[in-house]
Amino acid sequence: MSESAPPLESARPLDFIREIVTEDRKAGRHGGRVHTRFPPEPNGYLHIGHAKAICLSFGVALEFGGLCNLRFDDTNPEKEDVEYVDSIQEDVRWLGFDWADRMFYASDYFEEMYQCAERLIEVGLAYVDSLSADEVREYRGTLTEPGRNSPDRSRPPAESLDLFRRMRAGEFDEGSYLLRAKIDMASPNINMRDPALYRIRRATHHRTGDAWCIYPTYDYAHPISDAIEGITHSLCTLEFEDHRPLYDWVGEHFRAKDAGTSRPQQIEFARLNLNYTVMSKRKMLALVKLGHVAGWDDPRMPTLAGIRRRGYTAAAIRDFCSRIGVAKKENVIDIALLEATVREDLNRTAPRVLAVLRPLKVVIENLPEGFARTVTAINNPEDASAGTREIPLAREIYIEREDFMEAPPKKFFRLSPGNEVRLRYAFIIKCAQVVKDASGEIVELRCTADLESLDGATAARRVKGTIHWVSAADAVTAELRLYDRLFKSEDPGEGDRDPLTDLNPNSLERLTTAKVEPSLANAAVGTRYQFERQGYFCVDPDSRPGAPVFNRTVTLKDAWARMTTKG
RNA sequence: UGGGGCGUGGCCAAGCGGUAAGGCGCGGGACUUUGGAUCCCGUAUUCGGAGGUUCGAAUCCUCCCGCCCCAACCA
Repeated sequence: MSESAPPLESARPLDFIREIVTEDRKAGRHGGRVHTRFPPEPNGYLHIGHAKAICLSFGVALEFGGLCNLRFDDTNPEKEDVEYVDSIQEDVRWLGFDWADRMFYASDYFEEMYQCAERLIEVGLAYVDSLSADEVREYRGTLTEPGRNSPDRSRPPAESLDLFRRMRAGEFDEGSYLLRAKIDMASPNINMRDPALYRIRRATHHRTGDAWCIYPTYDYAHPISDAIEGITHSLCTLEFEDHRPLYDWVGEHFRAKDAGTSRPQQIEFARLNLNYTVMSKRKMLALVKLGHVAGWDDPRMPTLAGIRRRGYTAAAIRDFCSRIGVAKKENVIDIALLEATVREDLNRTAPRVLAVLRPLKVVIENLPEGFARTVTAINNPEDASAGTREIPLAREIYIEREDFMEAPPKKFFRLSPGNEVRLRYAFIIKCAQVVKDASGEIVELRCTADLESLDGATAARRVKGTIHWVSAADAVTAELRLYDRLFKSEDPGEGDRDPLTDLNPNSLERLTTAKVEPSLANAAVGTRYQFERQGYFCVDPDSRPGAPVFNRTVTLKDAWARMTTKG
């Protein structure tokens, strides 16, 4: 070979963030280091949207041999709680990322932030303002009109310093004083019109307790936290673009003494939106509080806890995040892409199993009473190492009600009177008689088997359809929870519309008489299976030995719809 | 009407002056003891619009149009 192989990296184009990082390293910025962070506020559960941010920040660090910190942005004690910091750690870990010993809190830096604030006051870059919240808003001006200076803007540093220390000491009521940066009340960027740095909050912080009664704002705390941790690339969502000048302002003044030190740069990307999904904390909370879902981990919720319980795998979520890409364009990803990604992963990894959702009894008349044997089933045709298993076959079995039609359309290849079908891994059977009850409902089918057809590989003839079944006497009764989309509309709760008006009343169907292979009686919670021809299912925590409960993770691709449209 | 962003097929997304990658979706076919999976084939004469520069433009310039974000002592 005369030519060298192209670098592996060239296989997939870099997104704009990885491009920036690549250039930064080439230019030797930050001494070649790459250090990111994932900085959630512990005020709720993480959802699939956060997964994008997590995969990005951790992913970039991993790919460039760097590090990624987990940092709780806990600057607003009123909204935060340890319940959330616990769930966030669990979810990030579940997604497959490791922050090693680098878990921090913005509150770790409260003292350092405070000291920096005093310095800013001393050099005349911050002042204590006594305007009320309403007055501050009035003085700020509007989008088109410049703001006016607060009367307190000219307060001497010594006086501001005294006031600020007394704010910390707890001498004042909430809202009575505010520490503001002295930047430019006429700036076209409203965020630069003397933004708030510290406010008084008499709330118990989930971590620092009552040690503080003044708390830094996001705009002040974030750049300092990044600087302290040596972050090189601070990734956040688009709505913070306007804050970048302020991020830089705080960062520069925080590190004023060591000018020349490489500073973190904020890079913004578009957040993830999914159709048929609601991802606002307020709206998700309403679903939980009003009882439309069972909790934050309800399998219909877009929370990581919810989709995990539903059966989505971390690998699939990561793959999904890399497939959707990263850009600055507002986007609404089709939920079908998420589902396709989950199917792809599960198809590779989930063991196959026979299960009947809506049982219809079938008696194979030409088998002797008490007939019992096993047949060999393949655990996963995608993975030979998964091996095989033996499943019991008997004279009486259950098949899917949907797999029988008394008056079938032309292209119905399943069972119908006089028609033949293969039982997966077993005989070809023919329906000889339909047994109905007094109301005319079909209660049983009498069939005959072609006794020569047990081994499909050597059978003399083939038949168009193959259906799944389970031995009536051996089957285990399971509860199946079939989940459908929580919302009927593509953009639930769009604008100021109440998302609850878009709820799909049929988003959960409970089947309590489903019949599954006996091997599933004691399946471990969290295990995923493909119920052949029916979809992927995951064992729910409600499961008990002998009485398994399954959540349908995702259906198989349109199998049923195709039958009906073609038929 | 101030500022900051963004506009490539139904949904994402590459492309960075040389004649529109890829994925999902969709349509068709092959194969098959899951109508699943797998495998083929098809799916933008065109890149928000109009001008201009150039041998050549999605890529450069000008103007226009549309969408998103910002007026919390939230993040």
